[in-house]
Amino acid sequence: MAEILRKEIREKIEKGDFNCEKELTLSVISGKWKIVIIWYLGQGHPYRFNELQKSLPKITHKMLSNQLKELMEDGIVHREVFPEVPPRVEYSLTPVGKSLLPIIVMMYDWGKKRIEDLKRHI
Amino acid sequence: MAEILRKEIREKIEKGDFNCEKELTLSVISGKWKIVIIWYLGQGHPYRFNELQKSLPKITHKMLSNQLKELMEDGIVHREVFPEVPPRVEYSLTPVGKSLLPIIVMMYDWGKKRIEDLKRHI
DNA sequence: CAGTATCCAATAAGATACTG
DNA sequence: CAGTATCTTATTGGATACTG
Repeated sequence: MAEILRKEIREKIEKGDFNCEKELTLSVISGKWKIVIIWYLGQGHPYRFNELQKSLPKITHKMLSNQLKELMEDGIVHREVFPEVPPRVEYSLTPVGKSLLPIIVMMYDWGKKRIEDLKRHI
Repeated sequence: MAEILRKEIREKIEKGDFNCEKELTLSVISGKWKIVIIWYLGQGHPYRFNELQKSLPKITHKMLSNQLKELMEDGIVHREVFPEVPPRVEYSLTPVGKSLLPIIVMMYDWGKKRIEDLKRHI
């Protein structure tokens, strides 16, 4: 679903047909791995590609690549290449990406409370 | 993606394997229409099925049905049937659903600012 | 009115192999 | 190391018809 949403929202915005504020936000963070990636990158230090993949044991190479690409397109993630051998590439949050962190923190808190509630009622 | 996420998270929680707080939240609100549905239901009065469908002109019958069902399974939406003819069914937010509203408001605000930024840079 | 069921097209995700 | 490309399967979404 994530990709479709992103396309639709982009088209709406390009057409000047707004009225999709929350959907824009959702389209940016939705995608199985994006909030986790943003969460990691929000820890304060940049990550390399392989480092991220180790942190997300179940993500495939391709998915990590795709999700990062989309996050870059959406202005959330910054990619910096260092001219070394072997090549070093570091990912970090842009200021726009950082401005998403409060929302993710709220999502974390809500989820935590919800899990506690669910445990209590089992 | 939405459905897969929901399944995975449910399994994790059932297994006692948490560590997916934000993903739980995402799994609940993700889905092309869910935040919009929650937004409408958060306006203060309940909605009937057809009323909702009119408010969401592009949603199909089936999708509205599915999304509402999932939201009920996740404890977000309450469904009340009135024994009348023709049948009347009203949807509203549960307290858990209402507790999501601040997150959606933040998403709205973030999206609004982001759209303004994008317009400025075109 | 308020849905469900079915069938089909579009998308997304995984595995694997390949490149600068 | 840091990716992209391709091929295949699984999942989703839309159209349409049907039910209590």
